[in-house]
Amino acid sequence: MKRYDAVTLEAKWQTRWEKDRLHEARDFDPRPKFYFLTMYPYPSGDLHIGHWYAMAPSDAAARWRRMQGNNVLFPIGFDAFGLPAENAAIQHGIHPYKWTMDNIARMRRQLRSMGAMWEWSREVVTCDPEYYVWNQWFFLKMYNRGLAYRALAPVDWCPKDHTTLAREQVVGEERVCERCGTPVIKKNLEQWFLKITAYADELLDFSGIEWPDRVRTLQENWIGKSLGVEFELKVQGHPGVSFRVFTTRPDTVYGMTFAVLAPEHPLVDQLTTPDRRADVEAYKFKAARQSDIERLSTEKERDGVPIGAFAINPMNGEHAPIFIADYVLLTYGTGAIQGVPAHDARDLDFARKYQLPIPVVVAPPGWDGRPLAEAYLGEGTMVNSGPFTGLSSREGWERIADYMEQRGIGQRKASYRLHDWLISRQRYWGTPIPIIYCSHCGTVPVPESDLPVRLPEDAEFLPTGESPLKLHEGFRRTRCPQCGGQAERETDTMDTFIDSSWYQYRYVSPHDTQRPFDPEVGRYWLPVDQYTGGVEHAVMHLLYTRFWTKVMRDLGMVGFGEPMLRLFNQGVILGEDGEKMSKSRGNVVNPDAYVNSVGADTVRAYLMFIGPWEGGGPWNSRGIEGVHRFLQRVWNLVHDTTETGKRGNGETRKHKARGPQPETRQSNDGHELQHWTHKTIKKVTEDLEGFHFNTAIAALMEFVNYMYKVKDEQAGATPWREAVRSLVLLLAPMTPHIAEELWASMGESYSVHQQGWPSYDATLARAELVTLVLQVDGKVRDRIQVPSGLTDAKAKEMALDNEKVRRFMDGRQVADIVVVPGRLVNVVTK
RNA sequence: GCGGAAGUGGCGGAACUGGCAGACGCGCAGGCCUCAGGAGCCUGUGGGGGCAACCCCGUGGGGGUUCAAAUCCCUCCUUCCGCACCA
Repeated sequence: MKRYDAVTLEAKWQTRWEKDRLHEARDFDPRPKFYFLTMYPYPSGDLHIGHWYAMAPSDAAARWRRMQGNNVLFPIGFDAFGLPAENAAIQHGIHPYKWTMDNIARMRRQLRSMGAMWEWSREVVTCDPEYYVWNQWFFLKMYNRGLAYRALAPVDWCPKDHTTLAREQVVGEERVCERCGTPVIKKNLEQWFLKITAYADELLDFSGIEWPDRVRTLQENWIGKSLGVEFELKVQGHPGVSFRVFTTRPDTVYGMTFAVLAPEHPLVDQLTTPDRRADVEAYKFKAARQSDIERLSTEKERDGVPIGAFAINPMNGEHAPIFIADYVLLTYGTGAIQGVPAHDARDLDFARKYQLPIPVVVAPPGWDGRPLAEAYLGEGTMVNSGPFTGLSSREGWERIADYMEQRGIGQRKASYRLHDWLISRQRYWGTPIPIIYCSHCGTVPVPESDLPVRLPEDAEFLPTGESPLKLHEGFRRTRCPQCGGQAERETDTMDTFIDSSWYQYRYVSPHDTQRPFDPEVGRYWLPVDQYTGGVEHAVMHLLYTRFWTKVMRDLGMVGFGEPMLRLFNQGVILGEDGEKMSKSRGNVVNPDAYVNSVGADTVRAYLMFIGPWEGGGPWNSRGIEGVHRFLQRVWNLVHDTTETGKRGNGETRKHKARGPQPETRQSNDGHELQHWTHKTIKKVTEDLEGFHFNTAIAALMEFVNYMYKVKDEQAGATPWREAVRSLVLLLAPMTPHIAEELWASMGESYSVHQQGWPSYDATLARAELVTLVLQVDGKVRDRIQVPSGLTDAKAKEMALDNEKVRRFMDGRQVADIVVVPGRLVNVVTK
């Protein structure tokens, strides 16, 4: 028998498939289209086992779709802009372009070894001007619609990477840079933003897409919508001066005993009285310094200082002292709040510290009129609230909101935690922002006809942290497109999440030079039917790409508002020690080593077998041997029974003496084998549909174990041939190379991957004999084999006749008999 | 603190809509084959009791619903993830 030499046969078939362009997706093909997309990799230089874990099951699912009769688009590309390339330039003097392209070349080879059905002719590389020109084009479209704007704002700055970051890229309690883990600091800078907040409400709507609840929840929390009322507080002794506060509790407005402005609030200077000036300045200085240092201070005591002015409660005209305090953030709501200590824990802390009154205005059920021990946040009956006294707080909320709206005091309003997307990066290796600053004309967009604004190739990469573009005179100095005078280019580049916000559209027609993609071809392929990738992108990439698609819809470029109909998040593969893989821990698994020993098919199948795909889990080098053993068994089984004259010798016949298992007893006519074939097809089909690769492979293992048991009596017969054919077809999506080789060795016509997915006969998939569980009072007492179509009456009869059932009934009367057809009979006694 | 997910053998995990707990694989044990094996094949493998047929217990803890609970409800514990002064 031929040896299973995975390494050789995998290389052979990969070459053949590529030569035959087997994986080409054809635009406008009449078969139903299926756009299957897996997140493109960053070209770090080495294909990690984590890439395999994300991509190999995706490939299996895409291949399965194709066998199901779909015209499948399964593209790949590289997320090629980003900091590591620039850092390599600074440290080793290699140009980012060269570093990136060398890595891509290396990763292409590694990716090919996976045997995936990617269509390389559609490859997209985002650092190619052919690609990033469209980033600039989109930017201009957004600029024209007011969706891209420049503003001075306190922004997050990573001191190690020397660049600003989007809020989404600052993570954890320590507020560290998502890329390098350095704590970020705040800086006031003029930066470019994209107005994602304009779509906040739409982004909360997930109807029409099947995304995991997990991602949905993360996005909802991130957007952080809360409904409330924004109303005006006039300032005593300052006619015409007022500020607005946002509250989700207008029902508590009668309990306001102070008001707080954020220390950076623009009215602070104007309202501060001379006697308070020194304290206020000192506090502002302290607050500014503190926000510049780490903000670990959740436990920190709440403090503030009065500014000497008083706000007038619009409901009852009472005067409330105005404070500044750093627990109020300028970046949320209006940067000012009403202080209602009885009904807000933070306000209560503050009021206690400064001995402010704490009147109760919403009485908890059964309240005895005494001061509350802690802030009461729940609903109750309104008290001390003028004409609203006596209403339920729920009702009072609405009535006070109505009152404020009628009198022009305030309006109902939604507030969001979501901020606009800061896209400026003070780095070289990204898309130049196509803007020119002219001393006469101001901010001028680069005309579309002048695109792309290319990155200069001769930039210098110095370890100073200064952006190379800023120091590049040839790039920076330019002419104003409007007046022709001397002008300067914007030297910041775009966040690389811009690239990934629309790459799925570029794959549709990756070489179109006239537009981001061909709308005709787009109408055929779009949107993405299935997207797969890690959950770490939940509030970054996955939120941005939804936003981008809605903008594209509003630009008339696509006829839908959601980029990906279904999303699946795979888990994370861990090191053998159960820890996250890292070089420093020394637990990194190198896929290439396994590919070169046991083959890509084994690595693929093992990663799918390890557990549910969404779960991830530790790598186990013994576990992979088990899967390799399985493929070896498949190989031997197919060869042993297809190579003529090799079966039925005395050696294999020996097993027969032991006697078949009960379920296989009557398998001589091949019926039982047929049943196994069909039930396995059913199981694998259903499992692949839901990405349950682990149980699909387990079912195939059971099938093979069964086939080994019966092969001496079955091999050569028609049901056997069907079983072997089905087995190979069912394996094809997951282990494409061995399936192709076995398919060829069976004399079937090339290619196994162009065959239809086997269908099953529901009747055959159902067993002829089923195990009926017999219970007495809910305890299993016996199991009997019965024909599958048994009537309930007959089942009852058989149960009552059963010797063990009778024994355990112990002479008691039958109270009830529960029958679950084909499964169990439970005899309940009195 | 708020929000989410999850707790099943020595390990990874399986179990449709409440109906045989532990499929499949790893590991372990015994056997066969072999000059040899860390290769291959076969058998066994949740815990406890029994010579055995068999019996009892068992899905994080406690309680409940039900003829029947890993699955549904209540409660507590643990772990992981996200957000965190968001007014």
